[in-house]
Amino acid sequence: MTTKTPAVPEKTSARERLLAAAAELFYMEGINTVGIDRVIERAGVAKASLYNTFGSKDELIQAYLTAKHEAREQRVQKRLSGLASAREKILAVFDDQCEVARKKDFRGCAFIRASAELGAENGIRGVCDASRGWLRGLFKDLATQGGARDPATLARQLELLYEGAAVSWQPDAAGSASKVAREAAVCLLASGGVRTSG
Amino acid sequence: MTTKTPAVPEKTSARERLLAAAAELFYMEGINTVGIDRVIERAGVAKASLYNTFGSKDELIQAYLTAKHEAREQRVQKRLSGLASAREKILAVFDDQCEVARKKDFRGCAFIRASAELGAENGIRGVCDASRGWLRGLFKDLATQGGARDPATLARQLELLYEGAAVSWQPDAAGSASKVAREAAVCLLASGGVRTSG
DNA sequence: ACGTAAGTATACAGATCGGTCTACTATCGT
DNA sequence: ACGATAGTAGACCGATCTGTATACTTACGT
Repeated sequence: MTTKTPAVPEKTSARERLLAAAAELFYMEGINTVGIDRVIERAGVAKASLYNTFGSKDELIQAYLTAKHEAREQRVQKRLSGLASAREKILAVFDDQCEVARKKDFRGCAFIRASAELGAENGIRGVCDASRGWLRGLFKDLATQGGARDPATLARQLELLYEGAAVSWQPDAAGSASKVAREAAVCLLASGGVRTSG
Repeated sequence: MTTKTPAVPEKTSARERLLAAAAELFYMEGINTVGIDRVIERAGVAKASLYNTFGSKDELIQAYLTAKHEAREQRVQKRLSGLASAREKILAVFDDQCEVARKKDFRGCAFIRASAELGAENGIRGVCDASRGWLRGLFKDLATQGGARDPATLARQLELLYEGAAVSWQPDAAGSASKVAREAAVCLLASGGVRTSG
């Protein structure tokens, strides 16, 4: 039936297969360098199916990023739900990043890379901004709960650490950047008034 | 003579005009989205001149990034030379970033964006890594001079802040990310054993 | 049983891209 | 005066990219 590497779970809908293939290829090799033909070949799907489902490459990219954002949001929320203190929750965000960065296919933050590849243009930047806004809001809420003296500033500082770690990763020392960021976060939390027992 | 917007100082060599045009266009609009024709039009130069001088688009990109790296290195070194303590010098790196980020044409870190746009591929990533390595070495030397307990870790933390600020800039609040990073750096320096009088 | 919806396979259009090639021109050092 | 050097102008090539159009096939609900 399929002539070349589908590499994506079969017998699901064309939409899901396309999203899975797009996630793999766009993230690993870049959005601009991967053409439509590569995506449909990987998905094992006809070109017409792509354009019937998404309408354009831009919308496929947008759907891919949105899915990635929602997946991260749910994953992090789930992790935080088991923790008691705001301080633990903040540090757990860095733990989550560390785990993700340890996987062998890690290539840095998908949103930062997508933002860099695209001009100001379309709604794709909107998805990236939304992702960043969610992270900042999460940090701010937790900083407030933890009793920080200046939650907004502390949240911004934590965000800088998080994004710095997402950007300055190294293929060899996987996850080490996140650990360094976590250490720095501990320091900033102490200095910002978020105590251990918070 | 020239038919369209040269927008680059005339009567300099074709090489310089090409580098200036490449710097503007590649940085503002992205490397992949700007074609050769746009560059030579902006430079007011013939296409053959580009290929006689640089040989390929890749080498032009490499030359553009190398020039940008050297410019930053010299600018920072000059700024640091007037300062006495290691602590002041470290903070001055963030001050420099803040000044750069305040300029209206700021679009984030050119090296991070270039890295994101390109695959693993060519020597271009090498320039980006060199730029990051230089920054890390600078922080490490200064941390050592300042008497930090763990200079390597402190340097990595500072690097995360720096790159985080370079990535999470916002068009409106220009330079604010660098200020936040500077504040966080002050905290990390104090906690790392680099004292005010150092 | 049959029509509808979803999907397949493939050829093709139009644009753009990086890069080559030819032919011409201006400037400058000796 | 003249040859070397550096540059200009623009046609052109092959590859590739997004997107469209055509014609066929399967699966399923009623």
